[in-house]
Amino acid sequence: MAKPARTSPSATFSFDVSRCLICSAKNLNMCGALEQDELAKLSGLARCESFSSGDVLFHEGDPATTVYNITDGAVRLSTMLKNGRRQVIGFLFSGDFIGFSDRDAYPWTAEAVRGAKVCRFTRPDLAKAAKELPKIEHRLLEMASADLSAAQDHITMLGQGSAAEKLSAFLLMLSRKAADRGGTANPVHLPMTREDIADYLGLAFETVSRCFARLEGAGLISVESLRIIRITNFDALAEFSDSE
Amino acid sequence: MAKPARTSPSATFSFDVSRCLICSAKNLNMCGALEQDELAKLSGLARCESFSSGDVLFHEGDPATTVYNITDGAVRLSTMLKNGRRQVIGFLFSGDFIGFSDRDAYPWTAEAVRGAKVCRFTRPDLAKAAKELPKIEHRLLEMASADLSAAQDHITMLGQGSAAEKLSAFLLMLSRKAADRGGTANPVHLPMTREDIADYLGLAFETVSRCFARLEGAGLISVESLRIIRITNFDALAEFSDSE
DNA sequence: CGCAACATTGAAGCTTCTCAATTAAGGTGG
DNA sequence: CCACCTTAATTGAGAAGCTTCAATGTTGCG
Repeated sequence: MAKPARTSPSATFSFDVSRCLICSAKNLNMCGALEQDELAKLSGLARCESFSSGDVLFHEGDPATTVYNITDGAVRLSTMLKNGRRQVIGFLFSGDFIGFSDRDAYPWTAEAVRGAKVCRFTRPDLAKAAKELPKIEHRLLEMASADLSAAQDHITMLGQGSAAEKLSAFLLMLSRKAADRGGTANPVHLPMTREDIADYLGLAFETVSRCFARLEGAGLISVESLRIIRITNFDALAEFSDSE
Repeated sequence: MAKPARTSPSATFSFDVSRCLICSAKNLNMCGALEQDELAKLSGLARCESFSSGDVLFHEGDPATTVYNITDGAVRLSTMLKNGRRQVIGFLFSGDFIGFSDRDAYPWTAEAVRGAKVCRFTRPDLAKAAKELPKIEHRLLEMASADLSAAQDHITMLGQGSAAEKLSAFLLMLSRKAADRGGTANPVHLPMTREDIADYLGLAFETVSRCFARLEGAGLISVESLRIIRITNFDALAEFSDSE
């Protein structure tokens, strides 16, 4: 119990929540969506923490001892490849959950994008809470399921279409995610850099920049500032992105 | 209980296995990896079925009533996009599990690649079995976790490197998966067409063809027949694929 | 044996990447 | 508060790689 749980099948709980998955699910804020009494129990276990731009929550390969729930800001998950290139696996926002796969080490690096606040739980604490509150494990499973859907959407975004189509799909996704967590859907806020977007979409950052210009020229978006994009023609943008 | 379970939180089980995820996990064959007594209970629920090349197990959007475990052959998961292009999400092999996300409809189409045998369960049957056998839900969660890892590997494969690097990574993945399920790692068997591979890697099928030729010319592989590729220099191929 | 689907190969064109220079934004210290 | 410096973003030109279109070759099945 004191020792970090291993992946052996002799775990004491039928479902060890500490083995939860990376979660970027919408509307599943552990600190927000649970009932009052559940929230009370959880908040006793959580420790809040702030990160500023570029700060590392954990590195790829670090022992996966902690589970994070983002309460403000954005976090970038990425892996570095031997050839020096970087693949951004996802962007997580307020309400999203960062856990880990069934491995003992984090499979990617998590860094704050322009500042982030999180509340963190230790694996044993969360496992104990889940034992008392079955709803938690249920929610974690829902999140895992949502993550898988998100990953498959990402695959489709990467595999299909031109650079501009990928970027369109990306903007629409950010817009939808912002709306899902109660924010505003239309002027899309981009906390990440062009290079972050490029590494997410498998493009060069110059290409991302050029595509913003082209989409603006086509009257689909308006680049109001570096980090604020207004979608001026939602339907046309969706039609253009054309994926799914 | 007779009605198909919905995604409401008022489910009768703390964890409804019928809401399991698409599973391409290795070494987690439900019909093979469980204990004898568990296997006995499960086999009573399973109904075996054979599909021949190109047969559709289910279509994208069909109600997700059935869960499949592949016992022989290979299955291709894919989605069609509005622009007519196709994204192959994954290839599943003997021992792999095809379920569904927490949606009521399958999010992709599953088709047999050159023949496949499966054993199928209904969602209610599987939920009932899981109630009696907690190990099953545990295994399903492991599979979901493995699926997420696989999806993230796919993302990296799609986002990074040249066409030849992607193809190298793909060959190494097939080799590893074959070894994982007890097969032979080196002459890699490709049940799928060049076009299937292309749609998996986000390339044109002509590019796949050309890359096979180039990898062969570079002495990394030997194309022994259309569907049998011998890796002649494992280390060099791994070094070249360079991902992760 | 012959047809149909699959695969290879070639050439042209286009998108994206790379390299490079310039401009804009953000943060720090005077 | 402004000047400066650093980082981020834009834009241009050339090169590389991939895709498309087209023709040919191969495999496998009825």
